[in-house]
Amino acid sequence: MWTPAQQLILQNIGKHIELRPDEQSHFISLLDSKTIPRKALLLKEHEVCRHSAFVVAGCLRGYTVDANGFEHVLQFAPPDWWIADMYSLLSGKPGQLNIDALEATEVFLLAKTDQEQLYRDIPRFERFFRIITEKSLVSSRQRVLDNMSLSAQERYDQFCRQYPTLIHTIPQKQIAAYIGVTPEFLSKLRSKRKRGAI
Amino acid sequence: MWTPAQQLILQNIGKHIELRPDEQSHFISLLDSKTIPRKALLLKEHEVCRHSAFVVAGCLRGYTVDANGFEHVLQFAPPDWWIADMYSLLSGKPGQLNIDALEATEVFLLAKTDQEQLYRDIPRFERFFRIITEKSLVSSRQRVLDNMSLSAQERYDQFCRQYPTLIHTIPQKQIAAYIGVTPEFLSKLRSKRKRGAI
DNA sequence: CGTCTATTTGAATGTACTCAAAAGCGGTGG
DNA sequence: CCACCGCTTTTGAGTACATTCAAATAGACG
Repeated sequence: MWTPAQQLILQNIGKHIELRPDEQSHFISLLDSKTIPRKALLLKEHEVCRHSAFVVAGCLRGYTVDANGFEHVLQFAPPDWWIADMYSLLSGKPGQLNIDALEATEVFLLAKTDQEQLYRDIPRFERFFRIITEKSLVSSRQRVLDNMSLSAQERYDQFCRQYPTLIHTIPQKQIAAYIGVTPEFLSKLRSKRKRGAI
Repeated sequence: MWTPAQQLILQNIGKHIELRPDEQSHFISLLDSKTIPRKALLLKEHEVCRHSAFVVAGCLRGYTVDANGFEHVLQFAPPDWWIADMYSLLSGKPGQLNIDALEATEVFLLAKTDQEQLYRDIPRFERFFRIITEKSLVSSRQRVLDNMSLSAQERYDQFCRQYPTLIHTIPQKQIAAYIGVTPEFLSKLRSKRKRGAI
């Protein structure tokens, strides 16, 4: 009946709400499947974000580029995660987020208009997106606190604990741009830590 | 019919959903009005948060205390704002957030259990809280980016622009604990800026 | 296999912190 | 209503964490 990719997203939804088979079919019919090659952009800054993306395989990265040309990573999206430029998606205005693929990545896209229609047709989806937004908010606020209260070393340790699988798949440079240090300094942190352990 | 405080919260809800008079009455009946004296705690760390609070007058502050005893402010809640320890409220586990009053503050409390019942009775409330959670997420993520890409001076300027009214009402020490610098350093930033302007 | 990018290492620099002390301000009680 | 006390803010000198710039090495992709 369903492909493995479709099973993955239905299970993701199923964590918070129950859908009847016909509702599942309807939801699946709204999705647009897409493959993003390594390093290709799914969303570019100053564009209007019109879809939510669900990652089936691969890994996406949401980041901004500051006035000095430095990249700052807001979010990594490995399989089973949702990603979008929430500001742009909600406001309908151009955003500052870039979303690209760290490796070849397969996603489902859900158009904003379809998402809004879904809220009206199946109000449980309103509940679903409320819940995952709440969870995102909790982790975003925790990140604000961590950035203020922890040293670079502690933020790196925290990242390793929080995303043990990502450490080996994404480039260190990207981890540095997530925890908020230069790649050079992260390298020094790691070598210091290693010498301490020996 | 309604007190000014009740009008304020109904208008706050009315920004995103429409309620019939009987629904308004029902909602109002769920609220618990409370006055928090200056410096008193509404929520203490390691407690379980069981309410969302809506500020009618005064100003609340949500903050944590780190391993070295330093306070970090996650949120200020002036009138017309909602505040809670989202992590604790959602998980039912003890949280790390303290919420206290910067001045004598009047709030409405909405119990978690009533909020959940409200979702079932009036699904539009699910929409309401989805929308304000989305907005909170957008601003929390923006704050993560600002903390990574802006200098202390720029974060202070940003704060002044974003909360022009708060600057004159909240102690500088608290603003420092919000933008992530020591009170001494914020004082130096301000004096530097002033000299530059002369 | 070659090129391009990521990572490592080192020295010099800068931004923000620590500690200390004085000055200013506000809230509370007499 | 004033005066005092405590907390906030200011100022300065010394320090530390993290950055910048530069160059060498390692690694990955086509």
